[in-house]
Amino acid sequence: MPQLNGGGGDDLGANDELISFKDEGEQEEKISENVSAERDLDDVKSSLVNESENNSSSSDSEAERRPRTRPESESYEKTREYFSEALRRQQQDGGFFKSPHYPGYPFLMIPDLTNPYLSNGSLSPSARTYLQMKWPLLDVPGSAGLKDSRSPTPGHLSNKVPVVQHAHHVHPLTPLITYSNEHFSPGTPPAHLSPEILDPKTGIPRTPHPSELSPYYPLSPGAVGSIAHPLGWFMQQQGQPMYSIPPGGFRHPYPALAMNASMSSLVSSRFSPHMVTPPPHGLHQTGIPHPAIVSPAIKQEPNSDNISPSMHAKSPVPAKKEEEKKPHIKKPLNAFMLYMKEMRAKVVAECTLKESAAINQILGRRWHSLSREEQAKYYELARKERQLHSQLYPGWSARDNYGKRKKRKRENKPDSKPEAFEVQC
DNA sequence: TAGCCTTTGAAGGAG
DNA sequence: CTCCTTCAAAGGCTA
Repeated sequence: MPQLNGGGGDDLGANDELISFKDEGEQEEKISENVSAERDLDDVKSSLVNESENNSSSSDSEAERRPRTRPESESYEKTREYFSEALRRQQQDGGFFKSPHYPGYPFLMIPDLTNPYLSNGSLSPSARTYLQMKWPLLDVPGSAGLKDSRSPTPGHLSNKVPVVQHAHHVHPLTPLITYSNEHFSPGTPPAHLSPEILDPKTGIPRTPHPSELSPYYPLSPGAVGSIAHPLGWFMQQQGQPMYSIPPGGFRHPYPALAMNASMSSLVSSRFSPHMVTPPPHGLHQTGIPHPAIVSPAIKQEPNSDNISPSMHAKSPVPAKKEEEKKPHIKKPLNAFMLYMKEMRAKVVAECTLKESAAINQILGRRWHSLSREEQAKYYELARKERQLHSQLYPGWSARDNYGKRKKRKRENKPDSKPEAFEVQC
């Protein structure tokens, strides 16, 4: 198992983790991949749990199960090269995320964006895609290469299944986007946006980055009906509030964003006046809702009752009540979880499997079949996730969420689990 | 309707 | 330091 060098030093630790991961057995898997993959496939077909899938998915899945031979790999490499070039240029200007236009939140990870995993020191395309999706404010250069600035329409963002995509716009890791399309669902592409943006620092007009013209943050009042769209990604992940706003806004211990000057400026200048509407449920105006905050109460009682007193006044609140009002801050996703989110839809489409348990088995295998570099992308993303999370919620501990779920009764796995039962696709 | 299943990884506590 | 436990996502299934 890959072990990170402790959560604290989240810099280059993942490198070791990858190495150790591969050194501890995956190497073999890599070497004999072709052989094992095919053997695997045979197993797969013979032991499919859901028989209804057999007819529909075998050929597709075969191609899918060979990451390095899949058809998209070519375009992937091309895209990468293209990105690399764009990235090199931008790096010379001071790094990807040094964009002065979006100070704050997304750039908490700036210093680490020289990805130790990637040979060219740049964020991988998928990473950029992810960041673009997750942090639309990011000036992610990758999207410059990826997106056609002439047609900013995120057509590929508007469908769960990547069917309606412009072929030449298809990112190799499009599923990441399409899978999380709901963030941007209400979006109308801001094709009418001003083609020129003034650099707030230099005042020099410059060509807007496609990501800045992104549909996620239309600056024109006519382009968006409500705040839901521009902040949609904050609020939703995969059509559900992966990172939703707590009923009373941010709770006390995690005002990091609001306290962050750059963040405030981001909100006030970048989003106002159209973008920042009065908080519907007492959300602090300066509070950037991070997706990790989840409150079940928001659905139940969306009125003022849920407004945490701690959000408005510094008046002491009974510990119990404070506890109740505490929004649930989720753990940051690890590399595999990120991979799952991206690939699940694809696997589901290929296998027509529905059960997540089965899907996850497949995903687990595919995860192991990924190349080191491919995994590195996700480790890097996860690392940034954690970094961002820790910045957003400095006092948060994974322990905080302990006990939120009910007991997990399963103590020991039934060791007699036969291989044949493994779900395959 | 709450919890299980299933995967990997991160984190924290215990020894 | 190692081991163990819990949780993160997801959605069908089950009691």
